[in-house]
Amino acid sequence: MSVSPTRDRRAERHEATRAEILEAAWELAREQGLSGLSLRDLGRKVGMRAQSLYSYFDSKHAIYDALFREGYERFLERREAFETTDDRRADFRRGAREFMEFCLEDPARYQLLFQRTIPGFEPSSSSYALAVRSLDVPRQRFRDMGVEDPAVLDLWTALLTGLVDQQISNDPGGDRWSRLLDEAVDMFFEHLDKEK
Amino acid sequence: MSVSPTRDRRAERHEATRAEILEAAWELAREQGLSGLSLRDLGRKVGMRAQSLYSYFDSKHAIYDALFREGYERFLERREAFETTDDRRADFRRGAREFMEFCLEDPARYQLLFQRTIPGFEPSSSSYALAVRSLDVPRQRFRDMGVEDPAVLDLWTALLTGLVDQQISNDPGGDRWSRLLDEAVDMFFEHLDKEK
DNA sequence: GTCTATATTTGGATAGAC
DNA sequence: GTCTATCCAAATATAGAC
Repeated sequence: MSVSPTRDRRAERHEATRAEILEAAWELAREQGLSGLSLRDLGRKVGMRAQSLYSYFDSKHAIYDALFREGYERFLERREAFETTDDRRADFRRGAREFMEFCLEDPARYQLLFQRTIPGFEPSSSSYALAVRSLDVPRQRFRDMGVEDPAVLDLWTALLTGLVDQQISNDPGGDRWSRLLDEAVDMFFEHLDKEK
Repeated sequence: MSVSPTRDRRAERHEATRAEILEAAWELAREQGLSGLSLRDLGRKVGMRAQSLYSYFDSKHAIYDALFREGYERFLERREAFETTDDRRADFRRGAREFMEFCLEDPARYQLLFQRTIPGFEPSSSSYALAVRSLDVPRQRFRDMGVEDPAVLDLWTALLTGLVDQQISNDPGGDRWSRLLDEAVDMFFEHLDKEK
């Protein structure tokens, strides 16, 4: 009788190739834009025909969804690795800087995760759940400061994404808007202090 | 001998059809996204074959450029119709509201004019000049208030587009972010006062 | 699991008749 | 100025051999 091994080498290889495909997809998205991604190019990049990709993903849509999920997983990892201190104000400032760096280091990823401008793509509900979770951390931190009003969090996200957006749209690779971050954070907290 | 008429009815008709095509293009862009625009659909919408559109525009690119120009013309018209008062602060508040309304009343137009996310499209230099001009008005108004630092204008645009962006991306058709505008403007000017 | 072959669709663009 | 006919390219996706 045959003995089934504890490791499934075939499944491991499959998973590794899948990851390789996704990594190549990120590279292509960075090079020629998220919507410029094509299965032909992607296949060529990993050394196979476009058709062979269907052994790993059901459709192009499924690839976008996997990228979306992976992007949020990386985002959450980084957010959860964030170490808080006693100085909550300083934590917010540092958190904002890290958020901005995360966005600017890969504009294609920013577009996929935060802008939803890719035509016809909707993340699956399980992937979308990650996106929802990603706001739990700042929401909790505002609570820790005694701020319960959800509008404060909304204003905060608008301020940060506004800077990121202008930076990407109007000065890609530069720092015309990103260098305004500290001032923007000051402005925000001055306002918050005044409200209380 | 033939007498040349002062009106060129053929040219007028040509111009009218051109305008009709652009209007149809805006509608399609609103319906299925800016990048979803196709010459086939556009032709069908105005009652002709896609190929016939080439009598009016050299390429699809030229259509995008005409839309870009038209969008900024409408934007500038509205900005120039803006009536100022003695209360500059109130003028900024009203101007911000009008800007936001302009953006939200047509997200596809917002994407074309302010986000540059349409793959491979660059406006012609003459069209782009309109975009540059559009910042002259707020720049001058800040000067009128004694503010010369260009970073102030950049922070201002980031604040407004951040609200617009979040509104369009995460609550289309709603007011979750647009209703925060007055508070955001207050926050901005509180900060400006403190700087001086 | 990857390939060849192929289907199917869709898109932008040109040539030439009328 | 609009049409028919056509081209060409690119894209997603399926079937079946190996």
